[in-house]
Amino acid sequence: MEQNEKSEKRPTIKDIARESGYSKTAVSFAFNTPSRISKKAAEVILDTANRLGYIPDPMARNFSLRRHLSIGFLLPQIIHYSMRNPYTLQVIQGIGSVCQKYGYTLTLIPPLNESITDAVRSAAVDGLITMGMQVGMDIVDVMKTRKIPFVTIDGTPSEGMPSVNIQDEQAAYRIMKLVLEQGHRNIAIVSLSEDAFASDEFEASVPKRRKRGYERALNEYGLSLYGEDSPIFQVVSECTLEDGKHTGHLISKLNKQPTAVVTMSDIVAIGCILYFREHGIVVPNDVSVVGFDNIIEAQLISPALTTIDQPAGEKGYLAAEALFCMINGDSLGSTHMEIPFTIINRQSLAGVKEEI
Amino acid sequence: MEQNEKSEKRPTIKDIARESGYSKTAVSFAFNTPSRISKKAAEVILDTANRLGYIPDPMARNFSLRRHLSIGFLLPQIIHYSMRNPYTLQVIQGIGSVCQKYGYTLTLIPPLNESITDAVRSAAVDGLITMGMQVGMDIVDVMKTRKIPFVTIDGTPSEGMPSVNIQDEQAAYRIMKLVLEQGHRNIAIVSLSEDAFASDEFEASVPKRRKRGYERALNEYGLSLYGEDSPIFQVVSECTLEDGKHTGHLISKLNKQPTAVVTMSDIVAIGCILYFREHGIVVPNDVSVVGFDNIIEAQLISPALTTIDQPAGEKGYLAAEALFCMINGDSLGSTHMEIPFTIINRQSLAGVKEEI
DNA sequence: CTGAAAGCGCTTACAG
DNA sequence: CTGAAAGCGCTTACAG
Repeated sequence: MEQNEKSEKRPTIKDIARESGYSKTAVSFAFNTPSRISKKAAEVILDTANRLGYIPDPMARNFSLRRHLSIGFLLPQIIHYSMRNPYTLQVIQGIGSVCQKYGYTLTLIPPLNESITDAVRSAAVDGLITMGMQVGMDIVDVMKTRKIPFVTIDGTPSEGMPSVNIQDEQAAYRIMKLVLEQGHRNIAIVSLSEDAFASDEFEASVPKRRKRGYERALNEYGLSLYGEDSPIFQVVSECTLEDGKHTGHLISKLNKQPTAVVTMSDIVAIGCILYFREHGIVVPNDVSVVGFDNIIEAQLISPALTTIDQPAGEKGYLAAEALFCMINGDSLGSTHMEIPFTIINRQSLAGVKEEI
Repeated sequence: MEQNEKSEKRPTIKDIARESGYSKTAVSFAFNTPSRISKKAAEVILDTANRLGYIPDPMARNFSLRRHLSIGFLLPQIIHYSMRNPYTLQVIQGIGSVCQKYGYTLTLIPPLNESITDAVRSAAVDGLITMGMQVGMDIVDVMKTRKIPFVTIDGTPSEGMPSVNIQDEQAAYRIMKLVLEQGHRNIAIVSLSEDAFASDEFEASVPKRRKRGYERALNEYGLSLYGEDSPIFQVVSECTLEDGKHTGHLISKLNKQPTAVVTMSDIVAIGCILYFREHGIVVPNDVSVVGFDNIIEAQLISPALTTIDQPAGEKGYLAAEALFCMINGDSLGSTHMEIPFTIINRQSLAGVKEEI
């Protein structure tokens, strides 16, 4: 691999053709379908290619072949947070295994580099996996007019938008019911903030579906989510450990202390627990805390977290498999996939203590 | 955005030109440098584009512009492991912040889809960040003949290969010395396995540099790494929690129990500690354990881990900044960056007990 | 088995 | 301000 001749520029297929005495067609065949040329031709061509340090330009190749061998994952948070969010990380693991299986790379598309819509417009990928999408969002429009295959995780199932979900409403209902059964009536609900690209006009986001589940359970116990006299305190937290701690702080300063904190995310729940621990508030004796997701850390923290197990890795896996089906033109078995969740009963939730 | 006409195929610049009555040049300008055409032209063109659902093809654009707006990160382990490796994750965080700053995406390139060399050959990125590279590896050759900018983290600094490192030999020396000062003489050294693309012929890999540091400290105490009578037990572990546990198991079965376990990775050290804890072996009373990296978990586990702090996020950050310099044709300040490390003294290392 | 030529969908000097 | 045309580096019917 001598760097003779034009040492600055990469040699092209044309150079190899000239140098080897064969045509560009032959050179291309040598690299892609050697069976279509003579053994000798292939040998000579590969040899000169080697000698001149020729490697087919991936960009030109992709352009000509109309594919990238990469799928994109639209991060729900900036990279820094995403890489610290065990749930997201698990989703990526699932997606990643499928990518490896198909020999694809995984392009991480961070939100908020200028406009996330622009990023989606110009993403050089064969398909996209997104989180929390809903029909009507700008991004969804862009993906549709680009005619690029995509599937969304934790989005709102709708026509023409394959999705992977658990039954969020039902899961939230079940865990709130569990809390109520333990006698809790003063409850703090910690919602998740909407994704970067969502907005309030979207009625069926995951946080909203979960809140509806909470509400249904509360109503069964004659409690209301809203109103002056509601014993339910509501607050929103970013999905980070830091904001979870901050939320713990906030709750601890409440006039009327809740006996249970119901969160939409383990990472936030753990943040609360850490704050409480640092300030002498004992979980679950002083206050119960429940989470959502069942990340690995949920069983490591003490007290171990009562939570909803949702198989994040499997979500990623299923979404990616579906995406590859679409990319390869195969028909999907089902476009709206639903994975079962499980309630995980551990130690962070206890019965409320009798007053007096 | 009616989907009239050829509803199957995406419209191209040609369609918009025809439909709007302007030239392809004008259409291109409308999207890229609207200042070069009249206001009216821009308006009409953008309008028709919108009406026909036209979005410039990113692939064609990239090909024409000769850039991707994405940099690649060659994962040192398969995605599944990488997403569970706090050190790698921190490196990605650092890289990611820089990507966002420049409006680039981050392409994760997993090893072992067929051949990793092929992946590097065909990666559609503007630059690459790699880990553990050494001159002489196939991958390095490929990157060089592709003339694609790259920088390597934890590799072997050499001419023409920008790198980011800590002083691994010195760090290993220091922590081993600390162990020896505590009176330990029966020591188990847990090395890291070489990266997927490395091989034994490479003499200056990170594991080897660290081992040399250990050796230097041991020699000062009259101990030898090798030989029948050496009190030093050596074993290799994958950089995963599971294999760390397995290594703990292995060590616990040793004929002559070491009083200290010196590992090259916190994740492995923590694996050992977890195994020991589950089997009634008390750290550091029964055996001391030290790590390397100072991942966040190192301070959460009990006993907290004595380890080497190396700023992984900063490694990623510096590597990415250097890469963007190269991509933009700016000259690098220095090609071999070295970041300081720190010894973190916590509770997992204690003095050896007198054996009477 | 081999090669001339069209095509992939953009960008951008260049001339008007 | 506008457009015809060349070019980016490949792939692939198609004809021989």
